[in-house]
Amino acid sequence: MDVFAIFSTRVAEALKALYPELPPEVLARFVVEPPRDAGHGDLSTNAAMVVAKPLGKSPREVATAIVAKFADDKDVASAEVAGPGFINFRLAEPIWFEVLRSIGAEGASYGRSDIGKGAAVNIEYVSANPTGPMHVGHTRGAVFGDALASLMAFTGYNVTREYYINDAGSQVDTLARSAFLRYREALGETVEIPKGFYPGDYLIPVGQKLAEEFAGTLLDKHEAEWLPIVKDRTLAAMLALIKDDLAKLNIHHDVFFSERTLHGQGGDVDLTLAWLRDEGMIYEGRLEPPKGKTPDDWEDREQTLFRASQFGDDVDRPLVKSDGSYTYFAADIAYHRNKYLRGFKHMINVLGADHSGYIKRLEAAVSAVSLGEADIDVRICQLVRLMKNGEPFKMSKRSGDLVTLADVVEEVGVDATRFMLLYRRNDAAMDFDFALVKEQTRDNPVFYVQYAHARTRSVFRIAERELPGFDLSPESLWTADVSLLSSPAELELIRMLAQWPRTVAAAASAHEPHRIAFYLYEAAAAFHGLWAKGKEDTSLRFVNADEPKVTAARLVLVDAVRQVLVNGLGILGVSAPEELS
RNA sequence: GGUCCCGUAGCUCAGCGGAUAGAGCAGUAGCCUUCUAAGCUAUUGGUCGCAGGUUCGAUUCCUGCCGGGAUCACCA
Repeated sequence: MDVFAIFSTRVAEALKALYPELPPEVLARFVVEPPRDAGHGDLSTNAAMVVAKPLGKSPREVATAIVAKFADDKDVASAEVAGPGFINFRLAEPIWFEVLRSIGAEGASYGRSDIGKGAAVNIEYVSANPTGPMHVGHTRGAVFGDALASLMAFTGYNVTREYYINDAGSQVDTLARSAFLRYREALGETVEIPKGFYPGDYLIPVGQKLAEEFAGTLLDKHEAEWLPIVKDRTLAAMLALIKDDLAKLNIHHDVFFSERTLHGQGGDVDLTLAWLRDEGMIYEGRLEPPKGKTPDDWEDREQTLFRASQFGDDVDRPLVKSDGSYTYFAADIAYHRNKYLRGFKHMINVLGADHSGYIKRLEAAVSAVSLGEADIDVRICQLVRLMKNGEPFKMSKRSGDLVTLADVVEEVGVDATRFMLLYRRNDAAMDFDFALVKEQTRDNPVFYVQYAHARTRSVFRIAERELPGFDLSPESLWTADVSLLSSPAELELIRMLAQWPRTVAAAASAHEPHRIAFYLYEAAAAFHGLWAKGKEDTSLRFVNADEPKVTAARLVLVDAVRQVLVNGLGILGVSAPEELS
């Protein structure tokens, strides 16, 4: 259960009863939230201030009227008007115990909601070029997209995790030619990898496999014959490589969508452009060179343009290159029309910072192909600077030997990598310090949170040891009389746990998984604090053999903490270890 | 020059239109005979880049500047 949602409803009902003339949009504007200063109470609402102006009344007058409506509410210990017109509620203890019991009842579902109402959402992330192993620069977007997908699924969206394979451009021809050189090498030739080709070692096994499969038969063929064959084999190998890298971070996509399938006679790109033409969204025209920076090879020519500027973009965008082939963007419009026709009215794209200039174009495309029916939210992940002991980490200059995603995971581990990347807003640049991330101290939030979880488990191990015969099964434990929890610190912790559902809901609707990470850190801090109180005063310990009933109640609280940490870490894709070694 | 992102404590960063702007690190002062000190407690530290505007109320929204970063037809 979510006390904030419950009181939001009750306040709304009070307002409706008092002022039936209030329009729904005004009613939708107030919030019930924890006050910034805990001294102000448990819940706080700005309802009176939001509503006062349309009513032509003073905020405090409205607030007083609302407060009166709660006089008989058994869950409210006190309600007062404060400051400019806030209403601060202090809740009666029983409702906190109810919240606590609901955590046990809901278990892994605690915090789940139906905000999404089953709506289909397509989340496209990673979409790295299939020309080699995943680079470290892809890591942030990969982790962000994956956590966001889990978060949306947790709040009732029907999520599809999608990867767009850019396998149609000239770069994959270059890739195939590079692999062909490795094939000749595997057949015994000594080859030089010329400049402009992909020099990485990862193509060596591809060449060897080609040699095994075809022996020398490809050597006699013209490029036009062998290129499609080699390209197929190479792309398949690259995709396997990429899936393997992603699996190291526990990332799995539902759909791998190939750009190539959009091209060709009568393909999606053709169809989409024909459709856009019918709708009058395409014309032949000229573009101005970008202001203040004319490219050296700028050529003023008439080209086929999409009316992106009608949909909020700065300029219209070309769809056909000077050699007659489609631009990347033309295919991307077709791709997003394809998404829309597959039933997605909500799309999220996770892109790197170097694509920030692409956002408006993409929004224009989605708006155009869906005739305004679908929306897209483009989330940009800013650059990650690798550091070691406060110094920028030098990447090798030799191309083909850049720092890979696999290197990072091997160096710092999945959990630390994921948590650290999610412990930042996605749109802020960040430093990623290898030394710090590996450190197991409070400086490192992932260990701090995992340690809290391990401690909840350790309490149960101790209870088993010190209270033999005590039934610790959930069915029995959760029937304990939790009203025996009486210390302020214990109630404080329950209040913290009560905020979990609204935290999840807010994070999901803002598309901001980092809020989950910050919440977990705070919840862990509250738990560590309570733990330490037992150090100073043994009567406050969780396990106390002389007080079995109090112990049972406290174990319920500890188990609730465990549950919330497990649910939260689950969304982030970070493990919740039984103990730290 | 256009567009986008960032600017909050010495450092790294949270902050959902609300009340006296918060954490961690660093600094200072404490806490280990028993639930993991991988931790806890207290404390120092701020013209929220600057200037306007919107309103009952702005760190938050809008505009303009100033810094830092990314990007800028025909690459993908």
